[in-house]
Amino acid sequence: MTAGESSLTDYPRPSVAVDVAVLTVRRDALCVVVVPSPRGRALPGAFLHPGERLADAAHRALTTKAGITELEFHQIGMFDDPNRDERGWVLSMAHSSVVPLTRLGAAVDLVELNGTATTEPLAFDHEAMVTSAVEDVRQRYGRAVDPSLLLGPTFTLLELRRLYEVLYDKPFPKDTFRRHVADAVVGTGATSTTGGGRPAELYRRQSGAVLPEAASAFFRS
Amino acid sequence: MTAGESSLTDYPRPSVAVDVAVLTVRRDALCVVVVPSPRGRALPGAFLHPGERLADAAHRALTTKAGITELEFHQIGMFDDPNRDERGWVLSMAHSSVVPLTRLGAAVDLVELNGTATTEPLAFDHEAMVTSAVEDVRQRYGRAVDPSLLLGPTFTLLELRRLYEVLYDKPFPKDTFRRHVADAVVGTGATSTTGGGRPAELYRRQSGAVLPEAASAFFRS
DNA sequence: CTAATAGTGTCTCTGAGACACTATTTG
DNA sequence: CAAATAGTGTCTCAGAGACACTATTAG
Repeated sequence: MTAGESSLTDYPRPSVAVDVAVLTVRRDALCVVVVPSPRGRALPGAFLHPGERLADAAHRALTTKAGITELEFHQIGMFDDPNRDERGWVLSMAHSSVVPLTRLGAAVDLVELNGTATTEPLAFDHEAMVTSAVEDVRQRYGRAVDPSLLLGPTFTLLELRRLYEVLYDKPFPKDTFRRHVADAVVGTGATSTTGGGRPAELYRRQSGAVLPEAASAFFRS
Repeated sequence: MTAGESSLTDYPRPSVAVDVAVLTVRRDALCVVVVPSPRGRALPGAFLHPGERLADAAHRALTTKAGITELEFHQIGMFDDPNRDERGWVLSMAHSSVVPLTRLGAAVDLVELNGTATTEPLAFDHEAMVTSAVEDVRQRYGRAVDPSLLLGPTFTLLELRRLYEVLYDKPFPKDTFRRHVADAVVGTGATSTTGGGRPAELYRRQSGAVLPEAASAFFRS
């Protein structure tokens, strides 16, 4: 870029940070991980270190701030309002991540969501980041069956449907839901013992399976 | 973010740049605007100035490098390989934009695309940016009828279909195409004089119209 | 008239969505 | 047995896609 422009040292440079909206499901409610900050609860974040990639900084933020390791995230967008941080000029790349509750330490603090919004204010522009993160997760879950492994390696279709109902904040009829995801999962012979009623078969994700376009439209109805 | 971490001045900061893939259509071929650079042809770009927003820097890059004004762009993603620019540590936010050929000065240099790839190499990681830009444009054109106004305020359905065939790099049957976009355009009474055959009616975009999910799937077939 | 292009009636087939039925467990 | 949940046969209706027909111009 910028061929022939001023050299790299001519201008003050911004600090570049990463923030990660880690989403999870607790008691049938979508939640986001928050950490304490001087300005109130905030998403875990970190400044980009020299030579570091954004993904590595995001990883570092999660490890040091929330004790979360080995998880995937996606770029949501750069938040670049020059006044978004009173401490100075700080750009922040927002990331989204999804992780099962069991992978989070018991000490992690969660804020519940209502649809795509948080139920309480967050610091900086982090509420907007969370909203974008939920949209991103919905898109990803519309293309594949639970790609972030919120459920374990195997699951019943009821568990899968309940998960999608939480993520999309709306109910789905069981038979239509089943037929939309049927080609992207494969039944193990095993069954789940739920207690009441006929045991449900356990399914696993079909590797490489992509949900049809219609499934994504169905989830959004 | 980053509450309680080191202060803002502890670390060296990266330079932050913007690059813009300006797409247009010339003689039924999708093209991207390039400018000369020491490393070969590159996308127009600029370094982010203090207090500036990324969108403003992108705007400035287009004005000063390519003489293009008043156009919209979208964030594609941050390219953050520490070694992507030999001059130093430079992050770049890639943007996509679409503009009719008539809005570009005659002096602007274009490189044709073949599908989502350039037909010749570009500097830095700009080829990847172009590919992402085309994907982004396809998504946006799948949600609305020519939202970037590549065609004028009115157009025939043949012109519209030809445009979509260029963008998606595939032919569309005329009747099915028509029915997919029919609810998102509205006929003016006027007709276009093409020369041969029955004159085609001129349509305009229906304000606020959104293409159905099925249309997007159809374009991708 | 023919040639050329625009636009549409209509058929078929797929598949989404809904209803209700069957299947398999516990108590 | 009844109750509860899992899974499916099947009907209906909407609509995508294709074919062919009609419509409107030029020459």
